[in-house]
Amino acid sequence: MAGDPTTEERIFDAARRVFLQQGPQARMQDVAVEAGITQSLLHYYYRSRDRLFEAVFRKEASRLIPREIGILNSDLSIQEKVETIVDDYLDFLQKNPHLPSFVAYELNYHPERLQEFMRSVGKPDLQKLSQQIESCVDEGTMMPIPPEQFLVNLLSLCVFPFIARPMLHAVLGFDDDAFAGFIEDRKDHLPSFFLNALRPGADST
Amino acid sequence: MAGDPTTEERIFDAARRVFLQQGPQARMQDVAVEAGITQSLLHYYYRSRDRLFEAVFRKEASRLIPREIGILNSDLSIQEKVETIVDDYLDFLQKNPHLPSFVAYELNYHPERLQEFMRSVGKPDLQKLSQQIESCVDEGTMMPIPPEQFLVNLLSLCVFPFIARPMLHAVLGFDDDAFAGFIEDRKDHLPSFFLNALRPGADST
DNA sequence: GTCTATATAACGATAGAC
DNA sequence: GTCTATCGTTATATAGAC
Repeated sequence: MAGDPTTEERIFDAARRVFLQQGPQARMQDVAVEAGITQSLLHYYYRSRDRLFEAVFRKEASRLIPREIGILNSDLSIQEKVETIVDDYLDFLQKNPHLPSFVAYELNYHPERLQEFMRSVGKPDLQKLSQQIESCVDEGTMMPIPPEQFLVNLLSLCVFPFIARPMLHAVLGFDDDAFAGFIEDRKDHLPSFFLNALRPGADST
Repeated sequence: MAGDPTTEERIFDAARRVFLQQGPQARMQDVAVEAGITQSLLHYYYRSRDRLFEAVFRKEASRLIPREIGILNSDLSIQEKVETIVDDYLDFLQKNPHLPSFVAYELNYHPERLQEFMRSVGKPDLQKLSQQIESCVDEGTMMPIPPEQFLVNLLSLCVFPFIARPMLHAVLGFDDDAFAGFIEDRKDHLPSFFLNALRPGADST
């Protein structure tokens, strides 16, 4: 299967590349050129720019979140979840570096897409996470932490570098290789950093 | 001082509000309405949309980073820096919640602004931070960590929730009050979380 | 300085031939 | 299905009166 892609598929793939690389305000003309066709053919397949964009957004937004929610809702231990999510997510983001900025822009400036976004993502099972944390706390192997803070901390540490990438290039003097190396280091660094943060037995005035 | 603002100031302030709230693609017409004047008067003061936008961007970008760099480069202890930065930054971001998205968008999709952005921000003194970390490690009060990872972790944990805010509303069911409370909790939570992560004496095979 | 009216350009969208 | 040619709308920008 997947022999010659249909024209519709070629358009969709071109649109994905263009919207992700140039940003959500990219023009139909750019998509047409990328797909090697004329602008009017875009309208033949997708009746309007909005429909084409929405198709791309749905697809991409649904790739950003659910994979990690699946891991989070699984039966792995907290430690395994952290290790698995960090490894899997950093890997995924390295292959899709523009995805977070793209989705973040759209959600921030077009809140009407929040509804469809909500449907595209399963919700994390906060109750389960909360219980898991609680039993670790009871065992004395973990500090108490609200599950929301747990989740946001983990996501922040994984995703933020990709959104702030140009800032890191400016402030830390990264080039593309340095950034790749930085993320590679992070795969080792983050799990122990994160799990360490939750270790019991400290006090910080 | 600061009696009646000049027309130019009123335009600039209106532009700030409009660009930050509506996003970088907001129209001149919106700015004109917000400032209570006509569109052509905008051009009288700022020759083009680009100049007006650039003025706003410079101003706003220069507010996002330098304040924390100042703290970072100061003579405070590591612990004091973390506590001060978290408290100051979360406070600042709560008062300017749209700033990170605005700057992130612009830097990601208009790399030509990176140059001017670099000039607007002082660089963090990584060497100093590195030495500070090293001496804590020697004292046995801290785990070793590359200064870049230190910095990015700290920024991620502070800034990311504001960029991902609509996602948090969708995934965690926040409303505005819940989000504000979440950030308020975070002021207590983050410093101990972060400093705990760097405490020595763990291993996380 | 500030307005009204208009020019200019860009982009999305449609019509119609092949 | 795919193209060329063109329309309609919107946004920036300018001209010129007051």
